[in-house]
Amino acid sequence: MDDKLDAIFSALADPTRRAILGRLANGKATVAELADPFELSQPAISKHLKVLEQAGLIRSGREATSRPRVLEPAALKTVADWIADYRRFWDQSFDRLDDYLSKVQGYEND
Amino acid sequence: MDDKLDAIFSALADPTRRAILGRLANGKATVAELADPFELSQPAISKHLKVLEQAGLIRSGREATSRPRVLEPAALKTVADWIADYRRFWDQSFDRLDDYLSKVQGYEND
DNA sequence: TCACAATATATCCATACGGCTATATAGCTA
DNA sequence: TAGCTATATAGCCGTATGGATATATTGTGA
Repeated sequence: MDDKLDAIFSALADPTRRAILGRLANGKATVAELADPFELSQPAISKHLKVLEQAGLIRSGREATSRPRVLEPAALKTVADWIADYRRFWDQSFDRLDDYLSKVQGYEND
Repeated sequence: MDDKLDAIFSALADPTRRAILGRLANGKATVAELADPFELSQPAISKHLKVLEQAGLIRSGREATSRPRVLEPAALKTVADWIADYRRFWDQSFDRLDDYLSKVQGYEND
């Protein structure tokens, strides 16, 4: 799990890779589409995609000759879960919210 | 802001540094205290602390001869805010929650 | 099946990173 | 002020990272 976080955080440490995730938030995209906004070579983008994929942040598909990428939200959730332990440090209303939600009928926690 | 995220995520990519943050979640600690759990040299720990501080994740104090560190939650909040944009991808109840909270009287958002 | 389009891999290069040891600095305390 | 304690900085080393160019691979369509 710690290894997973290592890979995820270090994948997220690069602005190009975060931008790629941002693009994928709008839906799947081919390598060419993902590369388009950047002044980087195609191999450089493929490298970034590999890093993202190995961190579990994206997945590759196959469609004719292209290999579209899609977001893999589980890895981001791993980060969110990790950071949740610190939420109390900045969000004063968090405890109140938590108390509140626990009383709400029909609210589904996961 | 992107630069900030670069520094924060890359600081968080190291398990030693995340463990240090974990320790600081229990309150301020001296360098020696922070170094204790690890089989690393003192300079190595100081280096990690510098990385964390430059990312804004911790702050240094001064107490007699020691320089205790404390957590600086704002940087973690920066991450939480960034990741919040992706929350809808894994948390099905998020939209409902959001709707719900917007209707709650007296609930204070920040 | 041949040529092209989309993408991946190999290799090389410069810089960054994480560890170490040795040494410097700063503040107490005797 | 001398020496101790706590910590920082310097310099070195091996490995990882992010970029480039050149080349390989794979599927499609003529």
